[in-house]
Amino acid sequence: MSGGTREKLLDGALATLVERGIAGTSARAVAAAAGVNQALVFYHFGTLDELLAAACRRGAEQRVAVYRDRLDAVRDVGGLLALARELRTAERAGGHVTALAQLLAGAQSQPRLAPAVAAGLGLWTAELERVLARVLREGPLAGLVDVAGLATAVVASFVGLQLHEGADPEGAERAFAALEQLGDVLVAVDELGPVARRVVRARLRGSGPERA
Amino acid sequence: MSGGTREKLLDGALATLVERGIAGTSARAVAAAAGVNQALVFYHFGTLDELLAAACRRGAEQRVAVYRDRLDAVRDVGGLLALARELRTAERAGGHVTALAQLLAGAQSQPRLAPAVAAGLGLWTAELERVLARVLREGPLAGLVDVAGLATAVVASFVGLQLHEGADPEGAERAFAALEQLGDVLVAVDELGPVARRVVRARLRGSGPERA
DNA sequence: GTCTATAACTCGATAGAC
DNA sequence: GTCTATCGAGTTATAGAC
Repeated sequence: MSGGTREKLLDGALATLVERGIAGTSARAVAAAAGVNQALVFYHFGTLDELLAAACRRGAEQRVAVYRDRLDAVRDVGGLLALARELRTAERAGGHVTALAQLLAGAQSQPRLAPAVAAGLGLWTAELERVLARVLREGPLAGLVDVAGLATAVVASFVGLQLHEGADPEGAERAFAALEQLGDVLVAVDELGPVARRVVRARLRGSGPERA
Repeated sequence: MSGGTREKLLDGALATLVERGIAGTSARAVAAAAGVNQALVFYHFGTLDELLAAACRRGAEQRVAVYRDRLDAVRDVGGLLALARELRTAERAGGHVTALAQLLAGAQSQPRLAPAVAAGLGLWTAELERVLARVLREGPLAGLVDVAGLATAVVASFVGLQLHEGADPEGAERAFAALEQLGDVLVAVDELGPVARRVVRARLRGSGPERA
C-alpha cells in the first residue's frame, strides 16, 4: 500500500469495492481505505467515477499480468479448470474478480463506467481466447465453436459464479465441481479419436462458425 | 402497477433496481417509482433492505411461474438453449434477471439481502434442475455430472452474461452464440450412440458424482 | 500536493397530525 | 394507512490556506 497518493487511491478503490460493494463505495470510504484525505480523490481524478474506471483498468492489467505465465502453461481443458479453481481460491484473499463484478453491476446504470469495465473484462477475455485456441486446437470443438465468443462466455460465467459465491457458497462450490465434471467429459470425448470427431463434425455441417 | 401500496412498492423496487442499479436504489427512489409517499416504505417493510428482500422473493416467484410451462415443454438441450435465448430477449423489456443481478451484487456486502437472493436464485435453480435431469436422462452426461450443481452453474452463468450485456452488448451476443454452438456439439455427441457413450464413461470411471 | 472547512444535497428513519 | 416535517448522518464537490 506504499507509493504515491494516486496508487493508494487506486488500491483503496478496489479494496472498498470488495468490502462495501458498489453501493458503499463513496469517495470518503475510498479515501479512508487509502489512508488519504478525501479531497484528493477529486484533485487526482476529478470525479469518483473516473477513479473507479482507472482502478478497473489498472486492476485488470495487474491481475492478468500475474496469471499470464500460468495461462501460457495450460495445455488442456483439465489444466484450465485447475487454474480456474486456483484463481477462485485466490479470490477469497484478494477479491479482484469481486471488485470487477461490483464495477460491472455499477456499469449497468452508470454509462461512464461501462467502457472501463468492458476494457477490463476484455483483457481477461483476450488472454483466455489465446489459451482456448491452443487447448481446443485439435479437439472436437475446433472450428465448430467461436473461440472469442466462448472466451467471453467463460469470463462472464466466472464473474457470475463469483457473485453467486457471496450469496450461496455451498451452491457455488457444487456448481464449480459440476463444471469440472463437465470438463472431464469433454476431455474424454476429445480422446475418442478422429473417427468419432469426424462423425460429430458431419452432424454439425453448416451450423458452426465460418471456416477457412 | 395498480393494486395496494405494498404491491406498488414491490414493483417500484424492481423497476428502480433495473433503472438505477443497487447503488441508486434508495427508499425515496423506490417510492417515487411506485408513485407513493416515501415514509410508506418504512411503514410497510421496516427498512429498505426488507423491501428489497421481499421484492426479490416475489419477483423470482412470479417469473419462475411465468416460465414453468415452457420449461416443462423442453425436451432436449437445443430446446433449452432456445428458451434461454427467448428469456434473454424478454429481459430487454422486463429486466427481471437484471434486478436479480443487482440484488446479488448488493448481497455481497449486505448480509441481510443474501438469504433472500439465495432463495430467489434457488427457485430458478430448482426449476432448471428438473429440466436438466429430464433432458440429460439418457445422454452421455447422465450420471457423470451433478445435475444440481450444473443447474446452479447455468443460472450463475446466465446472470453473469446478463451483466456482461450491460457493458459489452456485442460481446454478450457472441458469447451466447458460442454457447449455442457448444450445445449443438453436445447434442451431436449425444447422438453418437451407446457405444461411444460407454467408452466415455469407461474413461471417467471414478471421477463423476456418486452413483447408485 | 495536501490540508481544513463548508456549501448544497441526499440518505434512512421517525414523530406526529390526520 | 397516509401524509408532512424533520433530525442526524452521509454524500459529492469546491474554495482557499498552507
